[in-house]
Amino acid sequence: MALEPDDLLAIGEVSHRTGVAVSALHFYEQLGLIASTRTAGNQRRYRRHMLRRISLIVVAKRLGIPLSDVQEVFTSLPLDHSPSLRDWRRVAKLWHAELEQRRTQLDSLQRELTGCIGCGCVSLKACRLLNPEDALGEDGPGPRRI
Amino acid sequence: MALEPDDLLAIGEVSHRTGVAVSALHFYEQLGLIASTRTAGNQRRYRRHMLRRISLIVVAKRLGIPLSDVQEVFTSLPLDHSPSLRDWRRVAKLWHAELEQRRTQLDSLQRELTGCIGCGCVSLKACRLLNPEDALGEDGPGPRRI
DNA sequence: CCTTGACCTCAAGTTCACCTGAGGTATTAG
DNA sequence: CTAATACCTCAGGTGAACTTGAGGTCAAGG
Repeated sequence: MALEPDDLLAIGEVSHRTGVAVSALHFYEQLGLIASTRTAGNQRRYRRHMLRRISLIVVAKRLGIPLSDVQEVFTSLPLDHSPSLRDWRRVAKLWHAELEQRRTQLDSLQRELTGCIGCGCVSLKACRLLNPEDALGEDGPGPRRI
Repeated sequence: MALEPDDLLAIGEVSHRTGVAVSALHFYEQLGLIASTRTAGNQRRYRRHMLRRISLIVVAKRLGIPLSDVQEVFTSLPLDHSPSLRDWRRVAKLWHAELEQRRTQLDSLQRELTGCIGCGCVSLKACRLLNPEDALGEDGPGPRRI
């Protein structure tokens, strides 16, 4: 079957392995998130390390991280060859804060829902729930006080 | 300043406190995510417990949970009066699984990035990183093997 | 009373993250 | 060689989540 030079994957193969649609892969390539070489007949061939990149994109998306952020982080990764340990370390560092923030927000939300419910206060008017703005730790658009 | 009946907030006030734009509040109302009473002059007035609802919407969004999911969960909450302990408990239950899933994915991503980097394997070809599809635990579109 | 800023509705526009379809080329099993 | 897939490009469409703008109303200070 595969008369391919070695470990180069066709786009359909990549799609099956990652669960990402072919059209999405085209799209990610347009954005520069992934890259491929071409056969003589202009078909894309992917190196195996792209699978990892794509999986990261998928998970990031699931966590509500926009592709533009992924793109930013990926600029420090080489497109042409498998990233080195040093490369990944850099990515890890860049995302650590972001991921920690997500985790904190997850915790807030869960504490809001379960923690406080378990804390015994009968009325939700008690507790610190009266001022959700500081309880939930806004950070994005952020509430401005005037 | 506030000659308001009591604890009713104007939309601008709500916008400031939650950091959510007025236009977005209109939009959320259209979707039925939030509700307001009107003054004689047709202006919206919000009860204080809406702030909590709105904050939940904000955090959920941040975590990549679509508004349709929020909507679904909110159907069990009363729009006209402050939700009871029982109401919140129901919401908490509904979201628990979802939030746990998010947490798991966060963990996967972080392990992928930092855990394995710290594990001492020099080449990323070693380790289980060779097959990112099972390492990252796909669950949505999911990779199908043929 | 009058002005200013906050508010209203409704329609249309925007951004993101893709998907769909048309029309054509590549690759490979038989 | 041929037929069945798989792949290509490019244009336009889709759905979610809003934002913007036009054209007007409401509320409160001076």
